Amino acid sequence: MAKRPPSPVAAPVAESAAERQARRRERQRTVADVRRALMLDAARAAFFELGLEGTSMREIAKRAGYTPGAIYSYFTSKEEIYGALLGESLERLNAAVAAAVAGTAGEQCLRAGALAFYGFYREQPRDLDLGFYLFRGMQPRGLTPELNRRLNTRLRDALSPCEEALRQLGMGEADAVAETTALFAHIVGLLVLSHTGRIRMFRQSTHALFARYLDALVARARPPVL
Amino acid sequence: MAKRPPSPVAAPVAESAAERQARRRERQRTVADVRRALMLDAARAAFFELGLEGTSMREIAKRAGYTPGAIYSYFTSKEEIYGALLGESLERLNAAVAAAVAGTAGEQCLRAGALAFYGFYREQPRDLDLGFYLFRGMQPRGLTPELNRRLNTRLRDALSPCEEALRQLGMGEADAVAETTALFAHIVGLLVLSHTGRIRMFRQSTHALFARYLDALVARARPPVL
Amino acid sequence: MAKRPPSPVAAPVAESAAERQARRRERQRTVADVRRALMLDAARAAFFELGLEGTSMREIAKRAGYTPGAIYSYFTSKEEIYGALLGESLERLNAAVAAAVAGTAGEQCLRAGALAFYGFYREQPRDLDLGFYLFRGMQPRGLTPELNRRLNTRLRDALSPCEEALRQLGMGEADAVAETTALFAHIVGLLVLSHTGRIRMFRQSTHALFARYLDALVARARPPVL
Amino acid sequence: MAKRPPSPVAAPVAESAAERQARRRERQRTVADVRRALMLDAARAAFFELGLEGTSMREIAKRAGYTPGAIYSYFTSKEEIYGALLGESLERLNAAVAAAVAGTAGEQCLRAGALAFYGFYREQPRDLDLGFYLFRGMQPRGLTPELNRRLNTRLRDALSPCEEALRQLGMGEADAVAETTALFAHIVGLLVLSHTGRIRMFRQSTHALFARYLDALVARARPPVL
DNA sequence: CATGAATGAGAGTTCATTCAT
DNA sequence: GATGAATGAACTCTCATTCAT
Repeated sequence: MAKRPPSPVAAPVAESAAERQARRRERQRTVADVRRALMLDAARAAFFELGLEGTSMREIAKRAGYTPGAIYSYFTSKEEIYGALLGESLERLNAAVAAAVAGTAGEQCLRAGALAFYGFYREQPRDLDLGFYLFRGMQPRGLTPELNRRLNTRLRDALSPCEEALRQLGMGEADAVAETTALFAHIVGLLVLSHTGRIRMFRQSTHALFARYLDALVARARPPVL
Repeated sequence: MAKRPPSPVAAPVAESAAERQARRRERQRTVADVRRALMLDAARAAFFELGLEGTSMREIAKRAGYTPGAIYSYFTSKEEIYGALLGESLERLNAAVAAAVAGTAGEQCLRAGALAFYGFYREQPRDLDLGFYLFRGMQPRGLTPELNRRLNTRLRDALSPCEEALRQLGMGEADAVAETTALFAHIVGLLVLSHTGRIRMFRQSTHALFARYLDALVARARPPVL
Repeated sequence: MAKRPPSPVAAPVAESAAERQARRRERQRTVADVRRALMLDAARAAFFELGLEGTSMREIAKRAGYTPGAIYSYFTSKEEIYGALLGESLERLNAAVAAAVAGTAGEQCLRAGALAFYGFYREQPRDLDLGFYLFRGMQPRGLTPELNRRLNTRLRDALSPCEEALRQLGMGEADAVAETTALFAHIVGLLVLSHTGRIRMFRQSTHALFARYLDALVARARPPVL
Repeated sequence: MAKRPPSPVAAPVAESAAERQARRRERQRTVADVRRALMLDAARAAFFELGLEGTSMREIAKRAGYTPGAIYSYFTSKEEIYGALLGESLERLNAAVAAAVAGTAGEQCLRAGALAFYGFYREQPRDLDLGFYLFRGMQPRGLTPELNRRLNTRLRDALSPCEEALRQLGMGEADAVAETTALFAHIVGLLVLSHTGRIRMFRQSTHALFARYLDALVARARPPVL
C-alpha cells in the first residue's frame, strides 16, 4: 500500500522541483485514498444498519463527518459507492474462504470452503443484498401477517405435487419435506443467479443445471434396486 | 323508497324494484371489479417494466388512465396493490403447476411439477421479484461492464477451492464446474429463502438442509467404492 | 312542527289533485328534514370526536349511512353544515340556561344563569370550538413538552409585573395570583370575542369594558381607606 | 489543510488560517441566521394573512423566494416553524410589557402592564391565534351575514337572564349590559385558557376562579347596604 | 477540497366537490 | 334523491445532485 518507493541512495542534497511535486502528488493521493476509505466505511455501516434503500447520501456524509457535497469529490454517484462496497465485500468473502480452506484438501477442503462461503452470507445478509442488488433487504413489508400466511400457503401448494411424488417414490415423510424445500431453494437460487447474470460467469446453462439437479433428486428418491 | 305505484295487474315478466336494485348492485360490483383489475393490470405492467420501487402511484394511475386519487377508491395503499399482485401471481403459479402434473404420478409427476415451477419464474423474472420482495434498486447503471466482470471474477475466485476439491475427489472437469455452480445456486437459494422467511413455512432448518446438500454432493463426487 | 293545518270540514269525498300534491310535497319536506337532521347528528358526532378539522365529508357521510355525494342534496358545502351545527348548539345552550334559571330571580338567577352558561361550554369544549370557529380544538400539537413549558414561562413572565403590582397594593400572595390569572382570562376572553365579532352584538366597546375591569380590579386591590 | 505557504516574513496584521476559518464560520452562521429570519418573516406574513392552517410550506417558501425543500435546511418541520414563531411572538410581548412598566410601581404599574398586555394582542390578533392555537378554519364564508346575526341573537338570548337579574339587583341599564358582556368575555377567556392548558401554569382551578368572579360581580351589583 | 444551501423532481396520500348514472 | 367513481389540487416531506463560495 505504501506507494513511495524507498529511495535507495538518498541524495543528501535538495530534491529537484520535479521530485518534490511527484512526492506531493503521491501524498495527496494517499490522503485521498484514506478519505475515500473513510467514506466507504461510513457507507458500509449505514447500509448494514439501514439497508440499501434506507441509506441516503446525507446519512453517509454525516457518518463520515462530511457534508453531502464532499462525497462527490471521491465518488461520482451513489451507485459508484455501491460498486466500491460490493468489491470490498467480495474481498472479505475471499479472505474468509481462503482462511477456511488453508491447509486442507479433498473432501475436507470442499466442506470447509462451501461452509465458509455459506456462512459468510448467512451471518451478514447485507452482503447478500449488496451482491445481488437487493433492495429493502428482502423483508415482507406492508403485508399483513395474515395475508402473508395465506400467500405462503399458496406458494407451498404449488410445491405439494412434488412432495407427494417424492413420497410415492418411496421417500419417508421427513425426507420428502426436506427434499422439497431443497428443491425450492435450488430453483430460487438458480433463478436469482440467472437473472442477475451471475450464472454466466460459469458458462453454464441454467436449464442444464436444473435438469442435472432433478436427475440427482430422482436418483436419491428411487434408490438402486439391486 | 319504491316510487313505482303498484301495478294492479303485475305482468309476470316485470321485475320487482328489489330485483332491479339487486341487478344494479351486481352490475356495479362487476364494473368495479373490472376497473380494479384494470388498475392491477396497469400496476403489473409498471412493476414489470420499472421494477417494484421504480413504480409510483402516479405511474400506475397514468397507465390505467386515471388520476392518482382515483386509485384509492380501489386500494387503500400502494402496498395493498403489491399484495394483490402477489396473490394473483401465486394463483397463476399454481395453475401452471396443476396443469403440468395433471394425469401424472411418481417420477413423471416430480419432474413435471418441478419443471413447471421452475419454468414459471424462469419465464417471468418479475414474478420472482414479486414473490421474494426483490427490489432491484441499483443494478448495472453504476457498475461498468468492466467492473462487473472484475467482481464476477472475484466471486468465482471464492468458489475455486471447492471446484478444485471436487477435481481432487476425482470429478471430471466439466462436472466439477457444474457442481460448483449448482452449489453456489443452492447456497444463494437457501439464503434468500431464509432471509425472506419462506423457509419457515417448511419448518426446516437452513443449516440442516445445507449439511444435507453437502453430504449428497460429497457422495456424488466420491462414488461408492463397493 | 306539524305543518299540515287541520282541515276544519274534512270533505268525505276524495281530495282534489291540488290537495294531494300539496300533501305529498309536505311529506317529502318532512322526510327531507328528517334526513337532514340525521346528517347533522352524524356531523356533530364526528366533530365532537375528531375535531372540526379532523372531520371529512366522507366521515360524515359514512356515519350518516350515506355516500359523500348525498350530503350535497341537503347542504351546499361543508361550511353550511358547520353553520347548521352551530345554530343547533346555541339552541341547546339556551335550553340549558332556561332550565337553570326557571323559577329563580335576583342573585339566584344571576348565579344560576351564569353557571349554566359556563358549565355548558365547560363540559363540551367542542361547542366552544363551534361557537368561535376554533380549529384543532385548541390543543398544543407538535410542540415538545419542553418547548411548551418554556413558552408558558415567557407568557407568565409577561404577567408578572401585574402580579407584583397587586402585591405592592397590599394583596395577599394567593389573591394576587388568582387575580392575575383572572386578568389574563378576561383579556383573552375580550379579545376572542372582539376578533370573532361577538362583542359587537352587545354594542360595547372592548376598550371601555377592559378599562372598567381594570378599575374594579384596582378597587379590589386597594380597599376603601375609611 | 493550510494551503498558503508559510510567509517567511509574517506581517503582523495578517490573520492566521484559524482566524480566517473562524471568521468564515461566523459569517456563515450569521448568513444562516439571516436566512432563517427571512423564512420566519415569510411564515409570519403568511400566517397573519392566511391563518395558521391556510398556510402551506409551499406558500412560505414562495414568499421567502425559495423552493419548498429549501425550508427544511432551516426547520425540520412545519411545527417547528410554528414553535419558533410563537417563541418570537412571546418575546415581543414581553418587550412591550417591560417597556410599558419601566419606572412605574403600584397602581400605575398594574394599569400600564395590563394595558400593554391587552394592547399587544388587541393590535395584532394573529399573535393571539399563535399563542392559543386558534386555527380559524371556517369563519364567515359559510355563514351568511343574516345567519350570523341570527346566531348572535341566540347567543345573546342565553345571557339575557343574567342581564335581567342584574337589573333586578338594582343595576342601571347600561351597567347591566356592560357587566353581562364582561361576564361573557370572562367565561370564554377562562375556558380558552382552560382548554389550552394555559391556566395550569398558574396552578389555579378554573371553577374557583369563576366562583370568585361571580362573587365580585354580585357584590358590584348589590352594593353594601351599610 | 469542502461546504452547505438550494434545486427540482417526485414520493404517497387526502380532500371537498362534481356529475353521469 | 342517492350513488360512488373521479377529479384536480393540495398536502408535507425526502432525495441525489449541483455549485458558488
